[in-house]
Amino acid sequence: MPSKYAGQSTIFDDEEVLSEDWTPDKLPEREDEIKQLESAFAPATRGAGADNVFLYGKAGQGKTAAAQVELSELEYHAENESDTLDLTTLFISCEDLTTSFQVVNQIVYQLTGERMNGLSTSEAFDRMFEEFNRIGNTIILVLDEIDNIGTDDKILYSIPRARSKGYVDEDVYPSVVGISNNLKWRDNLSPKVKDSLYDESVHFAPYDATQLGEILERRAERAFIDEDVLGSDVIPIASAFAAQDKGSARQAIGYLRKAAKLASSKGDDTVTESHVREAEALIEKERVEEGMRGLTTQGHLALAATTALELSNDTPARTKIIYGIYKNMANKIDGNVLAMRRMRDQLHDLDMQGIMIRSEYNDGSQGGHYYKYELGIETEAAVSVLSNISRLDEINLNTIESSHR
DNA sequence: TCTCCACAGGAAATTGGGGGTT
DNA sequence: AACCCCCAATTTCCTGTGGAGA
Repeated sequence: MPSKYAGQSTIFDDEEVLSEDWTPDKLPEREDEIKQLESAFAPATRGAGADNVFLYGKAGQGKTAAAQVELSELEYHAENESDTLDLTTLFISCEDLTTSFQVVNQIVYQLTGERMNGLSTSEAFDRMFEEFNRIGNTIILVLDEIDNIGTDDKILYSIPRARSKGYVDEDVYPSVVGISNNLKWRDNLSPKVKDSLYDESVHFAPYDATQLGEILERRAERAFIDEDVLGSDVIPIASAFAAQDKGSARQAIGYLRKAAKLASSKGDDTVTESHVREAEALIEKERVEEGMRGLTTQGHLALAATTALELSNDTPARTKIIYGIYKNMANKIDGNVLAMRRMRDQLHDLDMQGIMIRSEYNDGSQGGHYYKYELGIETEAAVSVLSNISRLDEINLNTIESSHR
């Protein structure tokens, strides 16, 4: 008998196509945005510097992919079709970089393979511009997730102004492509950065369900053995779910991948609508559980107090009741005891995250107006998350002790 | 319609930690 | 080390709220 690993998957042809870091080579849904990028890069082909561009929009809207597509287009042009364009492109992911210095360091590292140490910020900048001079000509720097550097935006005005300030030689044309999914951050930039970075700014609006559907179709063609694997409703439902939520391609693809995996693990030959629904529920559950793990200690305590009440069937419970139990628990683990006002916010936050459910009550002149809370997730899920948090070891969720002190 | 309950939640004041400066 | 400054979290203070019951 052949082992269960022997057979080919009856569903996937190339699962990789649905993974997070797969980059498509064309983005028909972003034609307009790519055109704008093209016109920003156009001056470079005429021997001037490329314009500085700022790409913004929510996560999963193809900002990074669009930049990569257009940049490789330009690289191809530089190598094969143009003898005036001498181009160097650098792609920097600022995901773990929180200061301008770290970004500069990363740039120099990518150019030379050397980490700088013991340098002041301004020396590091000098070092970077030296490298620019060495390379010469057109240099396009893509700074992905640039909002990570927060308010330390030196790099964002130094590079666009490098030529006019004389940091680099006459024949060096550095420019920046900034990518951010934090719209607030963009508005808080200092005016001088806005001036230089706003040569061109390209907004990536969330995809609608139709666009998401097209994206999924294209991926599905490659990812699955043949089109019969997918039920006719699968892609419409997956894209509708994603469109209603974040409108992100990442999310839509996530649903599709999860649904296909579910089908695969059940030994089904086709992916159906119900697989997608199940996938959506599972992903949501994982998201909420992840959210529970990531709470602060105070959030965990608020959750623990409510969970204890849930276990003794005392939910939904009033804020005041939960607060009493919370105080007791906080004392037990030697933690801070927050004021009730703050606890209300904590509980409200948990409600917003879907971890709890809040309902409004009003008993008029008897009891007045108040809220009650209960768990919005399965009790076991909360118990299992909480019992894996070492800070909470001293707490027994099965005893209800209220403190009035 | 008026009153009144008991908490909700806004606003202002306070605290306390992290970073930079001398 | 001593100091200040900035920021966010939290506390303190207080007004707002909707409906049951008179």
